[in-house]
Amino acid sequence: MSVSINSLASGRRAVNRKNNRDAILDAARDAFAEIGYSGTTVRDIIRRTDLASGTFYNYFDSKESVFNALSDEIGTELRQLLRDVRQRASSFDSFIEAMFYTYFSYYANNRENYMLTRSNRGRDGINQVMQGPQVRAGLAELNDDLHKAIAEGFIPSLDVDFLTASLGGVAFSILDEMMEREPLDPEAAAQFATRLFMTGVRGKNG
Amino acid sequence: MSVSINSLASGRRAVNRKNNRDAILDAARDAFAEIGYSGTTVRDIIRRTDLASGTFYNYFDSKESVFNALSDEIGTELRQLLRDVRQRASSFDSFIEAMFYTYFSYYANNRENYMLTRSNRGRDGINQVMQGPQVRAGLAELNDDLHKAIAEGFIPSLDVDFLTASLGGVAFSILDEMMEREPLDPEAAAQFATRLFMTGVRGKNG
Amino acid sequence: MSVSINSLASGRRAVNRKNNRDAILDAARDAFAEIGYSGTTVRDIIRRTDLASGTFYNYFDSKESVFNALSDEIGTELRQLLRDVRQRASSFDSFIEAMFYTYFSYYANNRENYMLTRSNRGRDGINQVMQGPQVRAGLAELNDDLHKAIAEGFIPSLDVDFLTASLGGVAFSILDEMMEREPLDPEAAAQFATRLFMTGVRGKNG
Amino acid sequence: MSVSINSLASGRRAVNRKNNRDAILDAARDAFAEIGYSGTTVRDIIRRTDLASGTFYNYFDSKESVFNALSDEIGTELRQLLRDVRQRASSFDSFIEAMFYTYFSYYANNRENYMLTRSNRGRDGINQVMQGPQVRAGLAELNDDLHKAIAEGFIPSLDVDFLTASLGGVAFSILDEMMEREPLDPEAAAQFATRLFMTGVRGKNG
DNA sequence: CATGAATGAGTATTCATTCAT
DNA sequence: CATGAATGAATACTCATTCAT
Repeated sequence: MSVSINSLASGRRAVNRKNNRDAILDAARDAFAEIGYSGTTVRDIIRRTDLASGTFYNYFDSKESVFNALSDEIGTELRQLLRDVRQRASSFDSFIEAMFYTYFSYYANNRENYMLTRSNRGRDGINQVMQGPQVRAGLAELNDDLHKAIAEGFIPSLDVDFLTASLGGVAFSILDEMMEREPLDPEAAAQFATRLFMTGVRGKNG
Repeated sequence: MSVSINSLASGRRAVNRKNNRDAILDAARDAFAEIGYSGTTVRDIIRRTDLASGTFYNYFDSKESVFNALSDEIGTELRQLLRDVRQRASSFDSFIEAMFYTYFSYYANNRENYMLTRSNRGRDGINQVMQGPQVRAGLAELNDDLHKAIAEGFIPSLDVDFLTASLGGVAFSILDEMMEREPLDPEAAAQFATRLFMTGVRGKNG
Repeated sequence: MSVSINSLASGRRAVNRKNNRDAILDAARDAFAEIGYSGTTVRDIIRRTDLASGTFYNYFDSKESVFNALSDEIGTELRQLLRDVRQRASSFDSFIEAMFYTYFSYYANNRENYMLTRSNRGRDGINQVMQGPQVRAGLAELNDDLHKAIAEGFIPSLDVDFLTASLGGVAFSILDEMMEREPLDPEAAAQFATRLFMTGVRGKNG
Repeated sequence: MSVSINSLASGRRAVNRKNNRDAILDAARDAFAEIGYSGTTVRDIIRRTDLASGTFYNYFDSKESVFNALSDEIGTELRQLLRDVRQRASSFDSFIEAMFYTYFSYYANNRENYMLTRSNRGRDGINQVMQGPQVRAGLAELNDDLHKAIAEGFIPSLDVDFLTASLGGVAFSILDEMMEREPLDPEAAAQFATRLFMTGVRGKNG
């Protein structure tokens, strides 16, 4: 029976389908977003594909490794987007706002990835968001940017590590709040975050 | 065998003046902090006590219920501390600073609880920090305070839900950064957080 | 707290209440009838009394032993009732009918005991109904009666063990059917059983 | 280690030409017959096979589901046998006798199934014998037959539900008695049961 | 005798992973 | 490479029973 199903599917596969690795990644994204990391079983993932459970291990070593691959994928995408922003920014203010906007927009347009991130933020013993080579690298770049901003006099000489952390913290917390609202308004969220970050609660334009 | 163990144990128990429930809570705090929620088994908890596995279930219904009891304990302590702060605050600025300071100090002095919180922040599908009746209530009180602060003209009329989220986000992220430093300096962290929150990166005293 | 409850209860107990053994038996009857033997836990039983779990073991050795005590109680009651019937019977026909009637009436008037018997008829490895010293003795008496009936020419010389078994089998199966009907009519059931047993399906008065 | 075990096992399996499902069913039949339903653990079952514990769950959902499968198997076999009897019967008397004979013979030739049925007759809250879709259906067919027998004037107009119950009751009780005798004599048992059922204890041929 | 907290052996079930086909 | 049945270690939780008070 499963043979016939596979036969049918493989027709489509030949032309249309992503390769098995991508199919597994997609299925895993769904599963993790829906059930959370520890609730998800490899069977949950494989059930969302046409594949057999053994095939999973032809592409990934373990449940953890798919998860890391997904995190990396998201991290890489976001990092690239933020890198583009950085190159285009004409002022520090617009750089910050563009960064927030990019970040919020990304998740607004990829709710699946938001769920994945959120459901698993800080899964056991790990601050997920702060983790993963790509995210780590992205934060390092941000850290550099802030150092440069200080060197170039755009902002006062603050504790850069605290500052980096704060930027991340504000981004996460406002993202969560934004994602609960209807309709999603990444622009408003970015404006709020930017204003708060730049001028604080007493900021002129408050 | 069980006799000798019990004799020894009851001796120690008598000395420690700890009842079993507390022993289990302490063991669970250790285990969760070290291994994380989902990695921790009931056996891991009970192994850190003198008790038998069945005894666990005389005090708690499940692994989840111990975890919730711990979360509640921390939430209640923090909430009470913050409530005291609130009552003593003479200005909005000092209120915010005292709140950050209290929060950072609490975890600086209870690293175990920090590990517990951090290791399990946002365990599957749940933003743990934002959760639990006590924490929820604490955040609601903060939300009220911010509403009042606006009503009384201390701060401009901002989106209070975004603001509450931001306060939490800044607190978490700076807490994480602070806890990695040596020596722990909750005062410096509180000053940074307060300044950022009040005046932003361009704040006068930056 | 439990002390005060017990204090209140012990007042009633002194004058009014059955002793603890009876209280446990009653509770067990309820529990077994409702949940069945293997589903019932000692806690289920003890929860239906004012007593503590340890007290159970002052009166019974195990769950099984309470069950046996209950079975024995029912067996003894039934055996005594049937013995009375036997003494009063004026003819074989009336003896059989009176026996069926007594048996059906007993359970009609003690549905709890019926449930107990039925829920546990033949529990693991044991044909419960055929078991227990009292029941065994009762069946032995019946066996004797049938032997005598043959010796005295009331009935033909049949295989008495088969006959005893059949009497029991008809009694059980008609009891089950009767207990499902509304209203309970032990007399009709006894008439049916007697006629079938005496004259078969082709019996004159069918 | 598991390798060598597997090698040995697959050899034997190959020889036996039994698939795992059947191996589990056989093991379960043994275990239930020997230890009874509630006494039997899944481990008891799996220990009687070459399989690993997890394999059990590839074929059955639970202990209950194997038990039901076995009951169904027996019920189906018996029902088919009785259906054949019914078709061949030339008179009501011979129909009844053939039915009893078939029933007694079946268990005489399948003592394992008898033990299974007997050990679990009426397990908790359930009159096992009267239960299970196949048995239920078989009894319904019997009920129909008795209705027809009345309609066609073979037997008087008796309470058919009582009659069905009685037939079952007599069959069970005589089966139990027969199975304790040596040698097994299903024919004698069937003759006795038939005579009793047809003409009662006072029957001509008694 | 009464208590009820403590005990810990015991059970069903899950699931990541392997491997013969 | 794909398959999916087999594996068996691991875990949460139950419950009859004990025993110090």
